[in-house]
Amino acid sequence: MAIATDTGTEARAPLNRERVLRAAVDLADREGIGSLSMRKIGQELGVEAMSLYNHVANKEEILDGIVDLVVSEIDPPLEGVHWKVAIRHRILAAREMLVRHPWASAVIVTRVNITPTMMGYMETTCGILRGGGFSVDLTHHAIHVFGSRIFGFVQELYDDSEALAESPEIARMMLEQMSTHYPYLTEVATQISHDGPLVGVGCDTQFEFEFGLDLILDGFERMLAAQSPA
Amino acid sequence: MAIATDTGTEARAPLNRERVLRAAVDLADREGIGSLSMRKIGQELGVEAMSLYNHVANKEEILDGIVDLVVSEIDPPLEGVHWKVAIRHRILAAREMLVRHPWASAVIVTRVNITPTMMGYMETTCGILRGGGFSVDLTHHAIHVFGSRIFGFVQELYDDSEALAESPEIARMMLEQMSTHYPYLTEVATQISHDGPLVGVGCDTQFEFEFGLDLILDGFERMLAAQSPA
DNA sequence: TGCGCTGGACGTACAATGTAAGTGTACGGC
DNA sequence: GCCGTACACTTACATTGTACGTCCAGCGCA
Repeated sequence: MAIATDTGTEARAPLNRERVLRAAVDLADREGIGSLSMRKIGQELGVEAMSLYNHVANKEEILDGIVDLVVSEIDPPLEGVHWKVAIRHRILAAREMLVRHPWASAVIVTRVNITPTMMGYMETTCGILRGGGFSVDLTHHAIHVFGSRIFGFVQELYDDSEALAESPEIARMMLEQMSTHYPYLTEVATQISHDGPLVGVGCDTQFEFEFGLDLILDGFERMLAAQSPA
Repeated sequence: MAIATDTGTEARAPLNRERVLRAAVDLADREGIGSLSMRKIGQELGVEAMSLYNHVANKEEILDGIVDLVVSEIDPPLEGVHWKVAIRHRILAAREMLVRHPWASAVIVTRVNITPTMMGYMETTCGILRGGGFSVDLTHHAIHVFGSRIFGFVQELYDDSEALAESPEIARMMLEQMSTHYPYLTEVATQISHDGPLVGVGCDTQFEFEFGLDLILDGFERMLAAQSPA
């Protein structure tokens, strides 16, 4: 049976992480995230399920990867316009991506590690706000409100507070690295603590929730007053 | 082997839908929604997995059921207070439930059929707004904004437009039944269409999204102006 | 040319999942 | 006593992620 099996026929394109992730996105788009299995992805690529493990560690990494892929599809920000225009454009662009990939929200909310591309998205969003005159605090609140409007939540940047507390020198290195790649994000992340710059301290999610809620309620109150001027 | 197996020992409490759902909620609270399996629920009740199927149709029905259970835990609305106070209380109460049951949001967003209790929650929320002077349209927009703030989305009330279109007499009956149980909700659901009362027509989710977005952006703009009066 | 190492595809196997289908039994009404 | 109904149990199957071992092509090097 092994006579000149494939020689002469076009050799299939070599597998790699990129192709695996693209196949996964295509499959999720076509058949829904529920039927995204290793075997199906393999089938999509003409390969056995186990071959995928030479390029990704496990299924979680595939989910991380496809989130990263689709987030990178979001249109780049507008330059040199008023912050309100830029933010509106940016959020609607994110929404377009989510409509294009209906499974994405569900996967995003299950991620525990925030992906680099998502960090980039948040970074430029922070940049727009700071450039528009937002204080660091207000930028932080805004990120929460926008994030929960778009994705239904805001991921904690760092959940490993105790790990960082155990090795402060590593924490310091990470902080420096982060501040060169994501200066605005770092600024926001380190100033959210009311008593000094800290990393990994987490923020008061209850406060952020109520902040957004009151913003909305005030908005409706004003609309109501405008509509029926007693 | 079958000699007086259980006679004499206390007979275990009879299984029923209620007990199954409660066990499922307890398990999800303790071990997370990921490890909520039919076998584990059975184990929790001292029963085999397949026995559960005498009381629930399948796992989806269990998920529907536990959502219904936890939504019914939400504190009842405040009576006789300003709409803003009532709505604030109501939304924070919903959030408390979601914090108590961290798995709930994830399950809620996957439900396709809205449960009766959730309908009830929305109904009283509509009632508060209408009583506070909100127009039907504004109530509709508000439901979307609040819904997406709390649960991360708003479920379509009816997704079976074509089924209803095929049998208008059934649609009429359902509409009547609904309007007796959920008058405010019916009012909102039937008036959202710009050309006459229709059921199952769905609403313009893009418009609703932008409505909420602009509400938020306007809020921040005002805050910014207040903070730095140029 | 021959040899061995290594990357990567494959095959097998296992545990966990939801659930279809069939079996057994206790009990209440005749 | 008999029988139907309700309900728990048993077995079985397809599907999932993935651990582990095999096998082969291609490459560096003698």
